Amino acid sequence: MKTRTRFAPSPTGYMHIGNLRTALYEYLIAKSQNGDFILRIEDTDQKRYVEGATDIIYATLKQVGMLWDEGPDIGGAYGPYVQSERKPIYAEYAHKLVELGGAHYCFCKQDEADEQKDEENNIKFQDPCKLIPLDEAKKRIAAGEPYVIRQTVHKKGTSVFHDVVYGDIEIDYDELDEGVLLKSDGFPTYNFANVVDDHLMEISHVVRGNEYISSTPKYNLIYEDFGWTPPVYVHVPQVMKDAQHKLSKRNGDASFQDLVAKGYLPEAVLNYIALLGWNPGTEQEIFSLDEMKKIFDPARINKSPAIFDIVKLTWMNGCYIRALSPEAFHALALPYYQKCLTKPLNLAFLSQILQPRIETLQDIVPMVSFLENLPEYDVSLFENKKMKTDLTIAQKALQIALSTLEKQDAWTNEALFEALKTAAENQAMKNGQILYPVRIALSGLATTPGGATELAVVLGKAETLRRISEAQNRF
RNA sequence: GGUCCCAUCGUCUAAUGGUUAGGACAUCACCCUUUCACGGUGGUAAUAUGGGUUCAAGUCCCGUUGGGAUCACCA
Repeated sequence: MKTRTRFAPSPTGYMHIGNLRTALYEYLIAKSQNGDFILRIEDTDQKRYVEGATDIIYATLKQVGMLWDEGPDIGGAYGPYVQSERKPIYAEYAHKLVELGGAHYCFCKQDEADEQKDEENNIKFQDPCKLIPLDEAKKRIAAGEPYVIRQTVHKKGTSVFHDVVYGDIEIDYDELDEGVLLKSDGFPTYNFANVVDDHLMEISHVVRGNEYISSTPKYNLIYEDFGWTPPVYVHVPQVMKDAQHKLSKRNGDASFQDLVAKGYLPEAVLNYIALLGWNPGTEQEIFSLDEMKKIFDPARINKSPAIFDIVKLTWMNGCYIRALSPEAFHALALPYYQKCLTKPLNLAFLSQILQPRIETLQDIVPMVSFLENLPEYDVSLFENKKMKTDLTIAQKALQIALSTLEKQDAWTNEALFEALKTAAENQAMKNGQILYPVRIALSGLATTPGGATELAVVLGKAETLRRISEAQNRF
């Protein structure tokens, strides 16, 4: 049987990190076995539908390169791929399940189940409608009475199923809730739509959060009552914000698009979350999506929840930035330059010195804004023990640097460094005694991206000379 | 509360029942160096706990503790 997995988000807003990781594992299971990855939109809850949410789903998957083989936008042999468009299918199967004895019609008011629970101290809901004979129920329905279709748990004993991650899990049938399968508005619940769709779409592996473990026996019972074969189950642990709380938008936790907006590269985010709960069994940590396809093994997914560590993601993002070609990095950096730089600068060279120094693209702006406007600074900055400079030496250094650089034509880092080094030697000074004051003069900052001559290259000759003479006036 | 699940450095994790319990991030020190980075070297740091089984337990079993999930006409 062909491996087919599905990513089945409900369009309720942004794409959160745990969701994206589930999608990734689904994608990898399919693609590591030359299978198909299907996108299905689960919009059976009209109340929670958020406009534009499906577009975010499409955009995110495309951004990380996880292209689907079948889906609402591209179609496929098992469509439609939006659950609201499949409404008649669920009704048909739900009524069929009643005939098969796996479900029953229920006329209870919506809050009756809750009341019963509160009064009887949280015991399982006992649906009185189970006792209504089928033909009587059909008469009431024909008379227009509102109803839902509820699952009938007709088995006793222990249900056992196998999960790729968690192994064999046993749950007593008595624990199972007789949940609603078809709502009074005619839409199915997740519990039902999922089973019907996964079967009809021939999904071979169901990947989802481990919060579904306890209801899996209910789904298996539906498969059984229909005479269908259940899929392979891969329940994955939660992605946590800390030891107690899972990652969620309500707490303001980062979504995929938030991270991208914060200057993280989509590939880096994907790589990081792949390792959050999975490891390849080697010590390799940096993987492209294609590499992951080759080695992914769902049996190596962990059982315990993983805490999302932005610090490690930031490190990994730095690795991805450094691995970029200079051209690619420059293209990504350009929009950030445009936010804060207007003067004519050697931006290509700026990118060169910035690339190994930043971990997220957002680091760029605070690092380079001194190029636009020289910050206010105190002359005491020129004193530096390690560089063996004080105010007197700095004044001398700036004078030497100025006269040296005025004569300089070739404005490259190598040429400038050579020229200033030679000047230092001629004066029997240490390199740092010249270069440190020049760097301060050019930046007004104690730490800068790049050394004195590198900054000079970025600033250009005119601005470099201007800033050095301006520094001289400060003494 | 019932049921189910989980438990190795601060974090992500590795370890056919036999390893000085390994790696990565973070952290600290040092090296490199025109500051800061990058890069390099080294250090600190973990098997929650109590019992078993075994010649041998992070690994198997039971209890305890801690955490999570679930018990919707949400998914």
